[in-house]
Amino acid sequence: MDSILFGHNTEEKIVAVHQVGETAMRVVKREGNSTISVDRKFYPFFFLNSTDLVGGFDKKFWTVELAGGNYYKYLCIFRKWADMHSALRLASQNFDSGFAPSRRQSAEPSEVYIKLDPVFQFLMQTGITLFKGMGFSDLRRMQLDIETFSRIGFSDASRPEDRIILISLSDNSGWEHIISGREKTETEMFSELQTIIRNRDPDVIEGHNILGFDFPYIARRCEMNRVKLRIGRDNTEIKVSTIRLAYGEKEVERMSFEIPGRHVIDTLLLIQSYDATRRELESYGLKNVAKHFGFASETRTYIDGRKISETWLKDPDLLIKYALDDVRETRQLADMLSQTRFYLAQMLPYNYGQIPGGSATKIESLFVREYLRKKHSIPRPQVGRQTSGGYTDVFLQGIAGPVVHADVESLYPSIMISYKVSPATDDLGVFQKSLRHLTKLRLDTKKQMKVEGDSVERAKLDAMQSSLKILINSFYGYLGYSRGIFNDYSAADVVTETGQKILRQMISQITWEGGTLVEVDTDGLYFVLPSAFQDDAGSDKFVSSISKMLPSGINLALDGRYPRMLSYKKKNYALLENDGKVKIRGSALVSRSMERFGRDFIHKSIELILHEDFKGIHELFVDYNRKIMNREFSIDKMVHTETVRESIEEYQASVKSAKRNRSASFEAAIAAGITVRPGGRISYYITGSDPAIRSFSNAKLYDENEKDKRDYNVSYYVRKLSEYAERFSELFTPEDFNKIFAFDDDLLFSPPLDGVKVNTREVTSDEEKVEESESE
DNA sequence: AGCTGTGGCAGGGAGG
DNA sequence: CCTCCCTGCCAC
Repeated sequence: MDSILFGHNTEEKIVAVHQVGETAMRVVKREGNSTISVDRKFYPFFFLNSTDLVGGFDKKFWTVELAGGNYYKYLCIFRKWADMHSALRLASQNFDSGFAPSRRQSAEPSEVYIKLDPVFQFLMQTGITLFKGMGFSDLRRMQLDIETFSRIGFSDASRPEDRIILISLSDNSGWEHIISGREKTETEMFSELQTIIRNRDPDVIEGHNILGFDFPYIARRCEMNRVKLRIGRDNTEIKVSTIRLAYGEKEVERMSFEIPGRHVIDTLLLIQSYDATRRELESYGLKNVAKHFGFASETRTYIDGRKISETWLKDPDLLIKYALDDVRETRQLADMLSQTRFYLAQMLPYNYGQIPGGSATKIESLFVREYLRKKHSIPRPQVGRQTSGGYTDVFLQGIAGPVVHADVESLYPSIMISYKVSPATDDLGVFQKSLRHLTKLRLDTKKQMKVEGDSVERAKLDAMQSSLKILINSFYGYLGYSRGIFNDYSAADVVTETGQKILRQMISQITWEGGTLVEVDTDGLYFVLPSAFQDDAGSDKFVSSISKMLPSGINLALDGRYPRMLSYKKKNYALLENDGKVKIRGSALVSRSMERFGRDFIHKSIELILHEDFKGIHELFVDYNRKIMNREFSIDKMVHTETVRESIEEYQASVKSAKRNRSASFEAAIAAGITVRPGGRISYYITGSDPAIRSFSNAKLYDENEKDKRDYNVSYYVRKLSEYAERFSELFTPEDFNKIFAFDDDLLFSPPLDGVKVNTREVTSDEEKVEESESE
């Protein structure tokens, strides 16, 4: 019984919650009875029922109902019986007689919060009691099959001409259907939708932005037509509700959807999390994604989003074809991206459609489930901050090669296992136990994958091992997570500091053996091998000799060999691969926010530098200058895209209070009169002809650009090009740099570039800087 | 309602 | 000019 629950085990989950509930009821009923014995088996749990105890200070408050009632907003878990009794006593003193629920409105919200919640007051005063609040939804989540939330984001559903409903439904056999509303009333269309879903009885309903578009749309139209959509598995109605959320001081409305018995998968969310680490995609629109992954059909129908209603009236068959293509692409996207999630659903106490986005939340659910199962109290999060991170350094700037890349396999998880790092509050040792278990499971799965002959089975195993990887990699971050129940900042520091020590040890070892370091970052090193080890066999031998010096459980592995490397700055470099491809890393060299012309320029320049084609760079620079001046670049090459974190109102407030400066992106959005959501992307370019223009006063939204009008500010972009060229100034002597990046239109009079070379030089590493300052 | 971490580069506005 | 500060993006 000491093992941790892994694997899908619905029964166990429900039992755990029910037992907790019964215990709580028993405790509450016996309050005042002094004969209750301390029994670890019946660990004291305490429920109270109230609304908006947290995060709703600007709203009405109701007193809590202590006895009776069948549902509970918060679950408090006490460490000692005595603590709970104190809380109950305190509660009874402050409550109306008989614990009868009564309404009280707040005057001073934060005070009322304390006043009206004696239990929380007790917890805060004593600081001894450890607690974790669990929302009502947490309890329900463990018992209900499905619960779906969504962001609101669709305002057009009230237009009378919108009569099209498109939905993609799929189950394990793969299935597509389009509902067409031609010659039908909208009520009839909903009835058809209902029949289809009932007949097909899908486990899963998939859609691209289905939570942001399709469901809000359907909900709105159903409401307008007074139609009830009974698509739950037990023919219950789809439950749509509006939730008011408190974001700091503002109130935001969101829609929530619940289809009992079914899982809803939004492929937009899948692709967002897929791209969060990879950053390959320009946009998350279905069409762009399908093209990117190469499953967009050549005969695919494309229709401008704004012309959907119009097309439906004029050429409904065309629209149906378009919709069917949408469905097919969604299906493929879901197939590709949902596997990992599917296996996570078998490990975590969440349903398939309900897996949280954040990785810390995922592993915490494992911990909490195990503590609940063992009926053990749960700690309060630590207050504080992690103070250290990974060690990064650069030793050589310029060109080096051939270069090898070696990295420590799973550095932080390995450290946590080898050095037995775990949160101080983890009484049950769940952290170490789950980390070890998951790591072993992953290694076993990978082993199994290698010998598996069947490709479908292999893909399944791959999805499983990558699900496990997600969990394993979250353990370290969780330690430093401010809201993690089991967080432990000093444990996080131990992990990073040990990592630094190991990296420094490898650096001095490699240097000692005659290697030349180029760049290191956290768990990996780029270096030139000593001349005796330059071949394939030699590099393996060298890396494993370094690995042998490391503490047990920490392994260095050869990750790649590159003919050449361009080292720019920390976390910024480029690699020439054996097949001639160039890999570029770092925000100074690749960034999605850069104008496309700038990105292209840097990319091409790096390629040419790696091949030491300086004449080529010069020609490139002259060519780009000319193209900007002659407006040969189309407007999409000059567009700068930014993701904004604030709304326009927040931005304007910050500017007013001088907390931040004006920014071109917001000013462009304001000028165009569009609304911006936090997380939204703004694309703009600079117009006008003033060379000294402040960009925020002449920014124009890309969407406001009339077809192909190249009204960009030439002098601004010429300057911008020079700034990009400036990136390379540290790689050459000033004389050479000026020769290469001279703007002479006539190539015949180009300066002679024969003697030019990359000025590769040693950089004073942070390590040496420390030594210098110590010797002073 | 849900939220993993630190380190590093660059641009741009404001103000000295 | 320079520095400071804020924001955004990226590496690991």
